[in-house]
Amino acid sequence: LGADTQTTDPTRVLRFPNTINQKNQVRATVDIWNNIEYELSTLYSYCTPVEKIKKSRRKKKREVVTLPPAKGLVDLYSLNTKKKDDLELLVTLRSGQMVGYRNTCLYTYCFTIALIVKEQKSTIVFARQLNEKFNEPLLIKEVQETAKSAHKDASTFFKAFSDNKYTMYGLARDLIKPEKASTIIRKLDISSEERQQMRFLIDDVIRQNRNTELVREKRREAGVKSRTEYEANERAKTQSKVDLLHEAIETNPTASIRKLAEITGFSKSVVQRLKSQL
DNA sequence: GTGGAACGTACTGCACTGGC
DNA sequence: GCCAGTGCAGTACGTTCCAC
Repeated sequence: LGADTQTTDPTRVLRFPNTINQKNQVRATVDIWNNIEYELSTLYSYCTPVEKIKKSRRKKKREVVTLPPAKGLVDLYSLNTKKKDDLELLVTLRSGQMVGYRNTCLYTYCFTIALIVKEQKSTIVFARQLNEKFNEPLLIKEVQETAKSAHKDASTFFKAFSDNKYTMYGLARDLIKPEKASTIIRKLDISSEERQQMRFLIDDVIRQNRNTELVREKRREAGVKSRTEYEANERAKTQSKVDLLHEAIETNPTASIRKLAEITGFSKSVVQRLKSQL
């Protein structure tokens, strides 16, 4: 956003929009904006990792110790952010034509949002924003009720999740949990073309293909040659042996395979095979 | 002794799977 | 998402056996 990327002091990370960074003359811009207002305490509750200021005996130096957040919590935030983006993308891809899926979509969206922003008020704001993207929006009252219900369910889940040390194992069966990608795909009839553009709402085949592509990229980065290149190299090696054998035969036209093996230094079986390629 | 075929093995890249 | 394990396919090689 135009802020100084070298800044590591937490109190100087934020740069206000439209202000100019005197260091590099870059104007701070805004990529995302909404009208939600947050309490400082609320913002602090979103922050992960949690920071704890360690007081030093010396007045001037105060050390900031960063405590790593629970992995389960990080995963939850990460997955919910992707899920939220995918649901918004779905509405965009369908040009707002969500009749028949509006309530399901809105509830899932609100449940997801509630796990990110925590506050009921903010959840309702997000819900209304999504609803406005529908070609045939639901009534405001209906949106508010759905958002409140989803927020309540999400809060109950988060409390249990938190008490369970941020793991899903061992949670009560009747507890309403975040829906799996496959469930949302089924409920909202998300097509394979739509899934191709998603990050979270994807099926096993897409996940597998993306993983395969990722692993392949890593192999290339590690300097591993592609199968085609590898095989071409092997064939080139063989061809040079064939050439060597060809020369040996021209010099010794009557030599047997065993004799040619002695001359070239190849084994008998290698000469045998190379000869068939001449 | 010779040429050739069959078999097992090694190496490599790759795709896929399951556990964490 | 990461990683280890597994199996497959392509290529090459060595050993063994057999017919001539």
